[in-house]
Amino acid sequence: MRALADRVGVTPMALYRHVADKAALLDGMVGRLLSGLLPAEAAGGQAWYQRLDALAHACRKLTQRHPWAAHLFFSRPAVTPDAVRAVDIVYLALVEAGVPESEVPRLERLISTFVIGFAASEASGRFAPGSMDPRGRRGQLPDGELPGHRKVGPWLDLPVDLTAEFEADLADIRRLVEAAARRAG
Amino acid sequence: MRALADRVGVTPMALYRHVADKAALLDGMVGRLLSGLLPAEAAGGQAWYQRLDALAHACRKLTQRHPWAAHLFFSRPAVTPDAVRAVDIVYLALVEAGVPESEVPRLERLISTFVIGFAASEASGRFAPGSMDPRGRRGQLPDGELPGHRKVGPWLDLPVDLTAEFEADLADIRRLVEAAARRAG
DNA sequence: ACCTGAACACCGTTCAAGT
DNA sequence: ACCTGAACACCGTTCAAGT
Repeated sequence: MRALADRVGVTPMALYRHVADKAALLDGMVGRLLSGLLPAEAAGGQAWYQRLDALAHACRKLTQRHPWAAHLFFSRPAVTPDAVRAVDIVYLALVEAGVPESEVPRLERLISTFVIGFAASEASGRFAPGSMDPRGRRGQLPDGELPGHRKVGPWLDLPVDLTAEFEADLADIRRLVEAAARRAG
Repeated sequence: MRALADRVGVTPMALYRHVADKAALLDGMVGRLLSGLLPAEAAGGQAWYQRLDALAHACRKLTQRHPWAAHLFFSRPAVTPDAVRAVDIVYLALVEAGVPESEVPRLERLISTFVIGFAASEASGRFAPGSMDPRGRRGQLPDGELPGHRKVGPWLDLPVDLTAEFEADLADIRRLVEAAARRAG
C-alpha cells in the first residue's frame, strides 16, 4: 500500500477511495492479469489439445513475467469473468476430446492444478538446482541411503530445460485425457 | 516472531539466539513437517503405485493439518534430508514401474507438482465452490458466452468429494506412468 | 468528490546492556 | 551462554480534517 502510494505520488490513504482493501487490490490485479490469458481471437481450426496448450503456455509466460502473482492463483477459485472464460475453454476442449461430461470438471481441476503448480514452482524456485543451495542437497546423506538417486545418477544434476519439460508434461497430460475419453467408449 | 515469542513466554529477541532468521525458522518448520511424510517402516511387499499413493495421501493430510505450510512447499527445492528421502522413494517407484531413467526426474517433478498443487489448492480455497463468493462466479456473464459450462451443466454445482477426486487423479497419474513405461518398451 | 495528517496497532531485526 | 529494553525502519488501516 505505502509503496504503491509512493509510486503513484500520493499519500497511502488516498488509495482507500479507489480500493476497499489490500486484498481487494490484489484481487483486481490478478483479474487484470487473467485477461491476458485468453486467446486474442476465437481460435478457429485448432485442435482441442492445441487450445489447451496455448492456455497452459500463456499461464506459464504470465507467471514468468509476474512471479509475485504465482501463489495468488492458488488462493481463490476462478471468480473473475476472464477466469471463468478460461475455465470454459478447458471444459469445451475436454468435451471435444470425448471426455464424458461427468468427468470434465475433475479433469479441468487436474490440468489447471498441474499447470498453475508448474508455473508457481518455476516462479518461486522449487525447480532450481539444489546445488545452488548452501546446504548441499543430498550431500549430507550417505549415498547408500538413496538407491533411487544412485539409479538415476547421470541424469540428475545436468541443467534442465524447463520449456522442453513443460511441453513433454503437456503431451503426457494430453495422452491422459485421450485415455479418459477412450475408457468412456 | 513476536507471536511465537509470546507463546513461548519470552521476549522476541531471545529467539534470535536459536534461529538466524524468520526464513530459517520457517525452513526448520517445514523440515520437521516433511519428516512425517516418510513411511514409518520400509514398506515391503507394496507395489510401486501403492508407495506413491501413500506418499501423496500423506502430503495431502499434512497440508490439511497445517494449511499455512502449503505454499511453502513451492518456495524451495527439496533440500532437507527427509525431503530428499521422499524424492528418492518416488525415483525408486518410477524405476520399478519401468520408466526409462532419463525420464524419471521429469516425472517425479510432474507428480510432485500435481500433488503439492492439489494440496495447496485445497488448503487455500481454490477448490471451494464459487457460489460462496459474493461476486457470484459466472452469474455476471451471459450464459451464451459459456458453452462449456452449459454442456457440463448438471455436474457443475453439486458438492465435490475431494478425497474421491484425489484418488481418481492418482489413478490417472498411475496410468500416465504406465504409458511412459510402455513407450520405452 | 478526492486527498491529507496524525495516530493506532502491528511487523522483523539490531545493538548495547544485563545476569 | 542466554535473555532483556529500547530503538529503528517498516507495515495496513482508521478517522477527523482539509479543499
